[in-house]
Amino acid sequence: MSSEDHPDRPVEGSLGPIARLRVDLGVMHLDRDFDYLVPDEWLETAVPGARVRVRFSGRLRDAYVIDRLHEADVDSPKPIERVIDQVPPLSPESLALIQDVADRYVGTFWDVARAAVPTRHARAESSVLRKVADSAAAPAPSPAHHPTAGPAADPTWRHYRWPETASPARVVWSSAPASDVVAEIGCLARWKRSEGRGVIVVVPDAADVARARSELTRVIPESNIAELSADIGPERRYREFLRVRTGQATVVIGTRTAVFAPVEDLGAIIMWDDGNDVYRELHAPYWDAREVAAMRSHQTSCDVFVGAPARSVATQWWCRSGWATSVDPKRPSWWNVRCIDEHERARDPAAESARIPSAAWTTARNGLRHGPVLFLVARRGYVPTLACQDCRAPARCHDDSCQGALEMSSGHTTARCGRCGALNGAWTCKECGGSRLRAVHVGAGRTADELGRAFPGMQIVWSEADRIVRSVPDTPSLIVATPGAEPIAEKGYRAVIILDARSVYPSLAGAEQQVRRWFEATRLVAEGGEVCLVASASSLEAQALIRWDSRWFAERQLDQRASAELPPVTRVAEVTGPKAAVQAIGDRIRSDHRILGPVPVPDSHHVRSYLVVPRTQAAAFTRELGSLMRTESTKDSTTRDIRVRMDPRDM
DNA sequence: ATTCGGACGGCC
DNA sequence: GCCGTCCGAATT
Repeated sequence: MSSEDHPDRPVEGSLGPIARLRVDLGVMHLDRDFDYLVPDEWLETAVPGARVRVRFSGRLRDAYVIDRLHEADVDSPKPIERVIDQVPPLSPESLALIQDVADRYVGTFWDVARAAVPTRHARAESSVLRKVADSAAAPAPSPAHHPTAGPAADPTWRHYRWPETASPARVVWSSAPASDVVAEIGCLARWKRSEGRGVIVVVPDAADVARARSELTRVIPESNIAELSADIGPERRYREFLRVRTGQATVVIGTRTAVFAPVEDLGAIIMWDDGNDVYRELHAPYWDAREVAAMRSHQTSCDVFVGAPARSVATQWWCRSGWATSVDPKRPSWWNVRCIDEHERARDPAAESARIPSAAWTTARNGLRHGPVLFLVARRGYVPTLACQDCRAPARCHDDSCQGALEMSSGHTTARCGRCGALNGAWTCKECGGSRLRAVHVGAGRTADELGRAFPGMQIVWSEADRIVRSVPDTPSLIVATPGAEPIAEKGYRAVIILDARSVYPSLAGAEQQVRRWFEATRLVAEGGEVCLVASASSLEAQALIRWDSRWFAERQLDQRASAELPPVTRVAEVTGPKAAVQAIGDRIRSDHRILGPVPVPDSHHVRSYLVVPRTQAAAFTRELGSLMRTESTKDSTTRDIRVRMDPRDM
């Protein structure tokens, strides 16, 4: 922003002696500006974005400087105690983005800022400042930028149809089978860097960060790359953050919170696998990194590229509303999905197990002649769910104070409680007195056992949540994995077999999630590899996979959401709290909305309602909800103990 | 008369 | 959130 010539400013370019602050007070109704006096000592450093210590109602608190003014809105403002950092953690752009996100998700500035700025680390700060000083003394020649042709012309994207894109580019792509996603990300990042712009790459987890990082280092070697993820430790994390903030790093690779990275001259945000739930922040106000990326693009006109194994309903909405452009994969000629439905399984004489039909064994055997074969199973563990053989009631722990669900571990013949770990040797059913157990679900572990018995001597890999195997070599082996835990096969899987396809997720996003998992696993197939789905070919989900057309599926889902007036076509506020308070919120909102619920929340005295708002009213609604939450209403207890989540992914 | 406690509301 | 104040009820 350029300095404007205001006649009332005494000295050109000077900042007034008043700092307008947001103080970290942890309560919604105090999330507003407070003016403090800046003592002469801090006039140069207490700039907007700086973090300061102030006395607030007698106690020392942290605060961010939002603005500097010449006049305070109170008579005698208290002075700031001191400025905390050498480098103001927030850029003017961050300040605006954080405020937008806080408003959009009905939260406080500080709750969002806490996620956007890693924990301060003094040693990290001095180390970065030393480097800044060194490079100022001997400035490195800034690399000459030769803009490369866009991705549309790059062979990396030969398996896609790239339409014309506007500027800024808002693009969503769904991956082609056997495509090299890391190369695709690298291509986009290199293109933006070739224009001299900053880039943020956001991926779901640390393993993805490591993979993408080495690719970025390879394809754009002249750039300084910063890594922003929780598991690099506090010191390194803050150092990387400050490298970005001081302009030392121009490319950021990281997880969820990296979407806030204060990159200078940001040209693009690239996000992979937006349908992954890890993009939803766990703490209030539960912002969604995909939406933050869109907001940031709105604010600064940077490009947004969102890729996924399967098109999400949310990004398809972006396309349908005209905000984003869809980049679609071409279905390769070798793509072929074999579906084995119920009836075929029932009269399958060669079936070695009810769950794995003979056609699936054949697919596996063929694949194993050339390399690794992946089995996708829905559940982890060995036998994660047990029930009474006689009455089918779920098997519960014999300890009455526990009542946890029983499971069977690998190599054991005795059921164990999944909650307290107690062995349930002589189990009896509390419903009918029966003593025999039956397996309700078969987990990845037992599937691995079964496959091991069927293929003696074959290497078996078992990968699930707590024991993820990152990658497997290009040798014949059987890999059993749960969704999200699939190892990357060096040259792709020769066959991918999806079991347990009937397991239904009874939430709004259940079907979408199912398709995402199928595409995520089968994407890892090698060119020419076989895919086998143990399910009827007639469902929309199966049709999407057969045609490798997740966009089509997302369109159908979007039609349903539109006719049911559900998100993302509408906006929703999930309101949880004491019944009277939740009801009062619904009653007091004047913007056009309808209420689903309230329904009681299990194991609490609270209820939950969903307030559904037409898109056109969303801004007014959110503002209204925000001011309701902000008004101190201890008198009628309207907003006490109320929690608001905007646009939850799981309704 | 004195002490205790819960409800407000201000905090710059 | 925290603290100071105000008012009413309970305690001496």
